[in-house]
Amino acid sequence: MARPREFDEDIALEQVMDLLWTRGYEATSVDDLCAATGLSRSSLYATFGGKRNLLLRSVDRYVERRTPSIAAILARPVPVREAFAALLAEFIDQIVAGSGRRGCFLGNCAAELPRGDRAALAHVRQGLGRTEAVFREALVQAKARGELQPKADTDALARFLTAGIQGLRLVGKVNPDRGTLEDIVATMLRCLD
Amino acid sequence: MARPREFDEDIALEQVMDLLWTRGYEATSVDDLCAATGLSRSSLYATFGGKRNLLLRSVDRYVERRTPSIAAILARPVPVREAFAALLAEFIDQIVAGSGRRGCFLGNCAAELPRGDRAALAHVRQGLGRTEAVFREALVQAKARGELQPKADTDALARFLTAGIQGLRLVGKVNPDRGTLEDIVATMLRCLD
DNA sequence: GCTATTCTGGACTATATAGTCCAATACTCC
DNA sequence: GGAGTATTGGACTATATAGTCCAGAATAGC
Repeated sequence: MARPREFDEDIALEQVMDLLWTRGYEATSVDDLCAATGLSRSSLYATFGGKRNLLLRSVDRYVERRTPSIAAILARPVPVREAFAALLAEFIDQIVAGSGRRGCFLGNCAAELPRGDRAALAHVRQGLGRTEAVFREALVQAKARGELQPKADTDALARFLTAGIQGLRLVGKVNPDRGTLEDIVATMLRCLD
Repeated sequence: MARPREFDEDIALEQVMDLLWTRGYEATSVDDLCAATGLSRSSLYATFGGKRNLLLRSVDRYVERRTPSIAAILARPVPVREAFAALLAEFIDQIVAGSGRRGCFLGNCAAELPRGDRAALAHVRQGLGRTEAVFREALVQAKARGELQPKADTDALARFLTAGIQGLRLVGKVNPDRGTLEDIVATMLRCLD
């Protein structure tokens, strides 16, 4: 042990994630990241090892933060359709209010990452997979409770909802109109009937 | 009149669009665009007026190219559900084959553009609106033919399908697995029943 | 062929960028 | 308090970038 860090690695990563989320990877410079975290270049490079590594870690961090908060909403003791309706309504609220106008970080990364960046795409894929798994779990339980049709394909539903939310949030970035988004959500939820 | 251009403006724009689509806006340099088009910087700047303008014009060009090809598929003399199934199947094929792995140019732009770039976002919004209008038109006609339920909300359906396709193509970029994509599409199409 | 006019190659500028490096610093353990 | 060690600030490098500029080239009209 010797001189201790003057910053909290977790907080710094949070700030990095936030900036990459808002501005995008390519449009964010290392100087920007230093400014956002208050770290010097040395500390940033020593701790995280460069811009690209920060992206990968930010993606993972986003997933770790986002998955439980989604799971919490779906764990409410209400019918699964209501639970998803609440989740989607929250997305709409955030988009309309402005805070959700930067889209989903995973979605932004998926769109911006070059096709050849397999490592980064794998992180994003894993993140989407985590969401999908949470959805599936909620759907399986709901099916066991008899809330879904017996022939309902919970795998397919989970995948559809995952993609649907990406579409919703993407459209919301460009067209943050409540009526439009509510149309999308209402139609989406009909798959649960 | 004097010295004529040595290149075709339309072809050059096409090549620009292609590169911006594949690589993204921020990751593409003006030198890259010169190389892709074969134009010198002078010609590029004189003709199009800089990188940002090229983006806006590329978005418009993409919409002009894409909308009719979608409309053509939906104009086939088959039930609207089959027509949409064919459209979505084509997207899946392109994704799985690889050519569709770069996503939708509009979607990529929506994701990458900063929230504050209102002009560019407006071009993207208009592009999505064109797709939505084509969808709506096909749905309205189908409804008149009695293919949809009398209470079907064609506006909402068109919006939902527009967003759903964005979600599908985004997910496809990260996870180009036919089974996953077919699950998404199958569930999506149920809104037309 | 001559001239006016537009186009083209590529040099040029000023700035931004990712990443490296080291001396100075601040702390812990003994 | 001394020695060892990890951290920090910030200078530094080499390269890339968006956009400007102009001299020379190529053409149409006469």
